[in-house]
Amino acid sequence: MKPFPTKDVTRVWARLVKAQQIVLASIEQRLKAAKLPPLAWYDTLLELERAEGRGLRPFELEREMLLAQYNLSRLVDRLEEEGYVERRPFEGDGRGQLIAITVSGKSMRRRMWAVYGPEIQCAFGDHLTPRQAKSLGALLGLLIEKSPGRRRLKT
Amino acid sequence: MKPFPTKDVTRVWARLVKAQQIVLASIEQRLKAAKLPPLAWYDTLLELERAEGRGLRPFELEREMLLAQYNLSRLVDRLEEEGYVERRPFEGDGRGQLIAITVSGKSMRRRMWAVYGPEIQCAFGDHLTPRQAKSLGALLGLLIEKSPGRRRLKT
DNA sequence: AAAGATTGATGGATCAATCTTA
DNA sequence: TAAGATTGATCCATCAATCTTT
Repeated sequence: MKPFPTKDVTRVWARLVKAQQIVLASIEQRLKAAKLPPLAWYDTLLELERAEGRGLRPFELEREMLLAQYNLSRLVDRLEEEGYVERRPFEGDGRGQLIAITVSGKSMRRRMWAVYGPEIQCAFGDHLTPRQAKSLGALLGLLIEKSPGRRRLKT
Repeated sequence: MKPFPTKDVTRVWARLVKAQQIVLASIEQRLKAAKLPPLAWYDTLLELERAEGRGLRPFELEREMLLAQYNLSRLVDRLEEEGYVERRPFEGDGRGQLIAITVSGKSMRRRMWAVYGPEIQCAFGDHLTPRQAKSLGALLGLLIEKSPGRRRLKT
């Protein structure tokens, strides 16, 4: 049995896509205008900075960020070429590695935040009261929590 | 002056991205598994079907869908190659054209909906009560309406 | 010159296959 | 054989330049 959504539910889904698109596009535009890397680099650097000390395994990063393995592999290539991250062998499992953020990577993340942060406020935060933001967060939380435990994106 | 967002606002923004990503990924997965085209094809075909009779100018489609011009041009190429849409000259302005959906295009849109619809319900609708859906729709509406009138994505 | 639309070149995303170690 | 990760080939997205008509 495959139940179809009501028109209302469909409309709300369409709005979710559109709202995200509008805000995301304005953020990417600002980053580009400031000659900074795309948002995916920020997300990666942030995850790595939060894991400071340890660094992260590629597959951990992959799951956290909902990226396919091959996709992440090449993203890390680019970040490494620019000197923002380092790959280190992982002691204890010869298959694995640890990705760690460099000093230069932390600096770039901060420079990106100087553009990203204000644009979140301008394109997103400014349109919601604190109450509305809280309410939106709770509703989105329902969609995220209930999602059937992060499956891998690749077979 | 560039005010930074509160941690709460930032967290809600992150959730918006993640919730959309999760649902979108599961939809694209289902379409692929059913050997159907990607969601962008559905969106395009739907817009064209809604405009039935007239057809749409590429720039109208572009604005409606928040796509860059060159991007749309090649998307239409692919749709035309598969016989799902037709390009016609636009009488009255030699620069323009009209894109119209074909019978085969309508049929494909229906086939896609048979997969897309149930997955919207399953990955999205099922996690919200009607009240919650309504509330979410209203909040997202705030973000969309207030967005500074759809700018072009290309210079 | 500006609007509507396309194209060549390039970079990123994706699929399938591969390599290494467990 | 499976897990962790990479690679080659291909497709799509993007930038900049172009073409045509207004």
